[in-house]
Amino acid sequence: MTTLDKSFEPASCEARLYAGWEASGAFAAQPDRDAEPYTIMIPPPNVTGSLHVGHALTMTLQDILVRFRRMQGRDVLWQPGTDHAGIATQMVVERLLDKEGVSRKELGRETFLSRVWQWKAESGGNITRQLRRLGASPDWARERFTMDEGLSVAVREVFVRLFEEGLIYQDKRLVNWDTALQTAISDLEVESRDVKGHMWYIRYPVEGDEEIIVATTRPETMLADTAVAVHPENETYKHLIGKIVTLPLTGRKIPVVADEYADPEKGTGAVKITPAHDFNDFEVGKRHGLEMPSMLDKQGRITLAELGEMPDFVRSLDGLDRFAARKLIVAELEAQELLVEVKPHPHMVPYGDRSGTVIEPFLTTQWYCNAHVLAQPAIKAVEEGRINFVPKQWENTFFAWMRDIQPWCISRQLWWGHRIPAWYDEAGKVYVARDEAAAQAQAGDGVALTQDEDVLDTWFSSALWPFSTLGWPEQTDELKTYYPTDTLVTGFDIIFFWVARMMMMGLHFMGDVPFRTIYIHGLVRDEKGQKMSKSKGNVLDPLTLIDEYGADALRYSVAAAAGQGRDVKLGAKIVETNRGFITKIWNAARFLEMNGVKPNPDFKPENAKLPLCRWVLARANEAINAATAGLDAYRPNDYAGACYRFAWGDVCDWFIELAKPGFASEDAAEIRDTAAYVLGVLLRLMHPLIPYVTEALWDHFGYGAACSLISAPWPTPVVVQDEAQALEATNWLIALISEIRSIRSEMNVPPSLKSPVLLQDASPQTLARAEQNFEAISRLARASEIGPLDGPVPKNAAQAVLGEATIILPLEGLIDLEAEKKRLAAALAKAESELKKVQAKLGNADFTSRAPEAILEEHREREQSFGNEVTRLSAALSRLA
RNA sequence: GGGCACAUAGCUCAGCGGUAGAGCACCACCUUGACAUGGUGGGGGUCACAGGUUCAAUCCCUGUUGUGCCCA
Repeated sequence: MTTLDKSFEPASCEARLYAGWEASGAFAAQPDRDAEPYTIMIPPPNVTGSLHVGHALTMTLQDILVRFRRMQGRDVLWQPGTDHAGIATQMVVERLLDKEGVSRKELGRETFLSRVWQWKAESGGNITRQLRRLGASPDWARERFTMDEGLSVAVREVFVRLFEEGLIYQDKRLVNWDTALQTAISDLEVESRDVKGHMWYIRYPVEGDEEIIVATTRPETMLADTAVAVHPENETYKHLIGKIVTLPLTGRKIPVVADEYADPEKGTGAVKITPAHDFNDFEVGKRHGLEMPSMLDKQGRITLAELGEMPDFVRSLDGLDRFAARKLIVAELEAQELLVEVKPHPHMVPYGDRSGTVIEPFLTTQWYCNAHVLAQPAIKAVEEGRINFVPKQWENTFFAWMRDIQPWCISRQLWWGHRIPAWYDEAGKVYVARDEAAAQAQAGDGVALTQDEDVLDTWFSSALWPFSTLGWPEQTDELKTYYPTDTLVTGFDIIFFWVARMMMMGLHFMGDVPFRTIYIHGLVRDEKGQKMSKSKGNVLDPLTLIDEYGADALRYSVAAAAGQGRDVKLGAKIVETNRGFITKIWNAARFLEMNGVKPNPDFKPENAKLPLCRWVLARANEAINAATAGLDAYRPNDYAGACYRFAWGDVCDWFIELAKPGFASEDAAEIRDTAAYVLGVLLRLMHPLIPYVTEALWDHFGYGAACSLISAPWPTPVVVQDEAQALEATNWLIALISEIRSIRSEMNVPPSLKSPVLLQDASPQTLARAEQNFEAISRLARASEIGPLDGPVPKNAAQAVLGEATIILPLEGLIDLEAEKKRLAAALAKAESELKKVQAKLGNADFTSRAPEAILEEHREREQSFGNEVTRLSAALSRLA
């Protein structure tokens, strides 16, 4: 065994260890093995994406879970893959084409798609390559892409079946139309932004020489107004209901209708109705049987096609952009003295989350999925606890959305994606089938068919991910073994986009939930808690952090900060600090190695005799329990904390320090064996969290074959002889050393000066412990000797109380008498105040009669121990007077 | 406007009926045989505010204020 380097160099070993794990087959699921499966489906990242800190968080948490379960002996499938991101990918490739000076349309559909596949082959693997840098351990051999042939079969199968069941249908209604991308998008892809807009008040003349003033934020849509609505109870306008308005600019005759949608409190209480350009107006239009002409085309330009005969002014607007048209229309209204006033009016305007342009409500025929029907079993599954959200409060968000779910518009006017398996004959009749031949069979020989031009929403295929990746609609062994999956790990931002839809599709087609637990984690923010964004310039690149500090430091940082329901604040400083922990472990191992520690397969922890060894084994038991409980409860911060406290607090600060003299004593063998055993526990315990450094040390010490820690068994608590007594003995020793250090530090006694430690009124057991541990006490508490106080208390000694005994440090001449008096007085005051509090409670009859016996007992003990402390501190203080 | 979180040491957070904690930062001391990427010690909190329940409230309940997120 070569000695360990002075420090851990992540860059020099991460790639090697990762390759070793992969080559060992540790990542691979083994459906043939007779082991309980544990499955996580990776939320497929966007194929155009590159690894950002959000991925680093979610993938680290998933990797921790799968490595943990793998070590517990489960047959782990962590299913990797990417989704085809219809809009995003098409945009990326179109931008490339732009540079070549060709457009998608010039290229044609087939050629364009081949260019997308070419792009995917060259650049689509970015994010999965980057995931490896993080140490993620999915089953790469099973990697899937939502546009793979198998997954595409699943998409067509689902579409056809839902169509046959009437759960997919075509409908003409308003959609959110992106005029830049020229496609429909779903409600979820629209973000409302606060905009400082205006409210225009426009005079509409009513028959009989009256007028009605309407208020609108979108004056240009008046070209397609087909009514004016007022509230039926609105006294101001009641008499106008049923009268005819001459719509300005167009001359169209439109009715005044009574509808409760017209809020008397808003604007003037009269509202223009444009059914083809507003979701609320559309409903009003349906209620009153109004015509629904459009006045905008797919690009958001004025079109006269559906408006009929129009005067010259309106004709002059043909083809003009909607915002330019607005200006001209307002100017014209003003010129005609029809504009009453303009008021600033902050309101919400819908924007496309991909294109960033204003979304138009647009009347078109699209394919819809009846989400309402599919949602019911999903709601029930959560209500009945067959699916659990962690943290639980996300259920509320889920229920609120699911109970009011709208029809899901699933068609997109794009080329990149799953083309809708629907064909039309010349009369426009639709045939939905698994392939063209089947459609032809339905239509009959010789009927000319053309396939629907549109593709499906990317989330439609993502919704099938938990079973399409396992081979569905084939009834594969994988499907039987791994469905339902165990845990879904994701951020709350895609509960509706993806999580809910997987539940709907999984329950409908598999008859069972797609996963049992949904672990929702927070968002990664910068050190100040600000959302990361390119415009703010506060984006952290996880790959840079890995290069600089190592993957382990990054993983530890995000996991330790991932409290339940909490956002993760991350900065380079934090990762740098946490790298110190990785280094600490490395150095502790290095020290043990220098002292001849190596794994001894014959060592039986239950035979350990030394109190220190039994103590550290007992602490290891506690750490194992705490770490395992943290992981079981999806509390990565608790898990990381348990590892940190055990590694740094117990092993480094105390076990190694107290063991130092032992390496040269007759107890050396047991100490070395215990140290090796405990290091082995520590490495296994921390492996899911910080896989690289632990594997490097595991291999170096020879706990197993190279790259075998990933497959090593998860540690379990061991039997420790007389565990309680072992804990007590070493805890006393630690307390003694801490007390002495505290006195010396506060009295400014230089460490170079050793002092005797005298114990007044110490029990024989205490004295024995003190003598047995003299070397350690000498090293750690700078004691020149330790023993019972023999004779009177030396003058002007420093003193402290520990249990039944008083610790006396004869430091005459070295201590500042006043400072020591002050210190003792403070300690006494503290003890007295605690004693008073306890006594007050015990003196309260209500307390003693109602509090449980265990609490009473605890209080009595505290009364005694504080009482003892008060007595001893008073005595100590009086000796200084 | 509706809903959900959150408010504990300078900062980040844990605790959640019975003795208020950690890490970082800060101050002081220490190059003691792995680690200065270190060690030791220390200061620092009426647990947002006001009521209520209870023998007992940071913890449970109600309200107020402030912050964040989601939906309209």
